[in-house]
Amino acid sequence: MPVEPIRKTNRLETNTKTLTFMWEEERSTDGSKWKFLEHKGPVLAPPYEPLPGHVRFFYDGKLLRLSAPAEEVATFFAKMLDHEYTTKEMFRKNFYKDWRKEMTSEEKSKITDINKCNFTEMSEYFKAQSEARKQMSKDEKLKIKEENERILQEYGFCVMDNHKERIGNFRIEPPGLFRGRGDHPKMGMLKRRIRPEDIIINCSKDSKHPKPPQGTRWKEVRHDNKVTWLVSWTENIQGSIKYIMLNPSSRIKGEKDWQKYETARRLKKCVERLRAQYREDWKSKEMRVRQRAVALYFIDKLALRAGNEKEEGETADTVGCCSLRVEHIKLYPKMDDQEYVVEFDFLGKDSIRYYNKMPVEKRVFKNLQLFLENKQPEDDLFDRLNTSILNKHLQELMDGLTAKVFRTYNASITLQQQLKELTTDESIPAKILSYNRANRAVAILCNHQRAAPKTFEKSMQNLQTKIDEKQKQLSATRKQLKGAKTEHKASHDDRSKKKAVQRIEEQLMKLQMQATDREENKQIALGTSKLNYLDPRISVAWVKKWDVPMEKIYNKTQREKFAWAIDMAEEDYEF
DNA sequence: TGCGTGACTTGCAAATACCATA
DNA sequence: TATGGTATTTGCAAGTCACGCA
Repeated sequence: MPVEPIRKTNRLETNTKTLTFMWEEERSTDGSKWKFLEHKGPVLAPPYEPLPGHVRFFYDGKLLRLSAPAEEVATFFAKMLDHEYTTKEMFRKNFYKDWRKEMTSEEKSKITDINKCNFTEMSEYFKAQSEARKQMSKDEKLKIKEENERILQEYGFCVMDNHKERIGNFRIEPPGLFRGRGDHPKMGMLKRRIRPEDIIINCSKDSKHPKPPQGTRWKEVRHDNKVTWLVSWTENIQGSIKYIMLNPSSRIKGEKDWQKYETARRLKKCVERLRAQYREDWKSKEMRVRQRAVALYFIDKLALRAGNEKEEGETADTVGCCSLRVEHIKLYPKMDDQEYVVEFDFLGKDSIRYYNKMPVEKRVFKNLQLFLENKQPEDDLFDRLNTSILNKHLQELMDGLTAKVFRTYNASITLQQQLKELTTDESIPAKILSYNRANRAVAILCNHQRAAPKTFEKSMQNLQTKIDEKQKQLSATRKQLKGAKTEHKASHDDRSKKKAVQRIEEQLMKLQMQATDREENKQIALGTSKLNYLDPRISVAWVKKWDVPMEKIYNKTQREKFAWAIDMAEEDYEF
């Protein structure tokens, strides 16, 4: 367990309800995460409501009335009909196979070809429903909102030790069709309905236990304070366990987050030593040491993920550093005016493409050539290495060090450097642009991409229109000001005109900054790094140093998640 | 040492809430 | 006062990493 740092200040948070210094409370050393835990259990998915009689399903052009279970699964497909998913062969095949399991024997004998199924009436019906929902009166909408709020109040909170905490996801996932990312072999399979009998409740013995719905029982009620989850169940697609856990604003998550950044800061202190070490290891006599050293170099330099091995055929084919294959890199002794260039091209987490060309040192290049010798494209690049070996090595180099700490460290240090480099003492919008650019540098490093928004072009146009209008307004107002001067109008009038010009100039600049920011951000996602990789104290310090309102950088949710950092960091904080 | 499993973090896209504008 | 565009929230899939067992 790393030693926790000492808080710098001791100011009271005046605007938060429950969180006063909880990140300072004593922690147990025996691995227990709480002493008392009480909650109301999960909110189950609403039961299936059969379709009204007028909504029909046709098979091979003929009307076919489906049994309720078969109909329910059919509606899952119908609801996705407009999505590209439903056109994919794998999706259709998996769906059809699972759908048949829900059919009566009569249905099974009648329905033999998914391509003869006509779901359009169902699809239209759901579209109409969602349209109707949009058209509801204000009153009706308000009612729904209030009901949701009531459920949130009842099920959305728990008591952990002395705090009332927000729960992250208190609803059980409803049944539906599994949508994997990328080329997932299980896409379209039926995600079955979770019943109370599937659910494990975790709470403290001396708490009021959540009650299962009338006539049902939980699979188990346990009292395990070595874990943080409140509810769990096993999902049927991969057989993995799903959990209900606390919101990021909670003590237990905040503390863990803080600890994560402290580990990264400890890496900062010894990273040069480690770099020297792996450079030395490039020369090692042992192949496994050289592979380890080159992999670590990639992880450090390119912020690659560790790359656990995956079960073939169970998930999409994606890789990280240790699982890179020969086919994922190309070596160029010379490329343009650079020497020893490595080209990376592979699908990473969530099947996001990683493409990069990087000149490396000769020694790395020579090692890579050696690793590639006598191998097929589908062979592992690092055949003497996996994440377990790598992490064991890292653990020996520094307590608590794992591959992902490098990502956290490099992300945070990059933000800090970039902020230092980019921020100038200009207007607030200019500072915000600098901040976003620093954030962007990190997102690019970590390969956090997004699909360009569908409305991107239009949105840029809209902004440009606004800019043009503002420009016109500015020149008009300037003209007026000139006119006023020549006519020797009252100086009072003159001054207010000057002010107006200034104001419009500011507005124009703000718009231009926005446009630049948006353009640069077209395919970059800032959220993930902001939420998971950037030590929030860097941002808090920056905000204080440059007098930028906190809410320009962190929205409400983010301020709640980072309450600990906001309380802790002063303007001189150094990561 | 390898492997399966459990707990927890990270990640993108879709859904929804919110707000400015016609 | 509806509309449409943006910001925020939610949903849940897909990673990482430690641990226990053979």
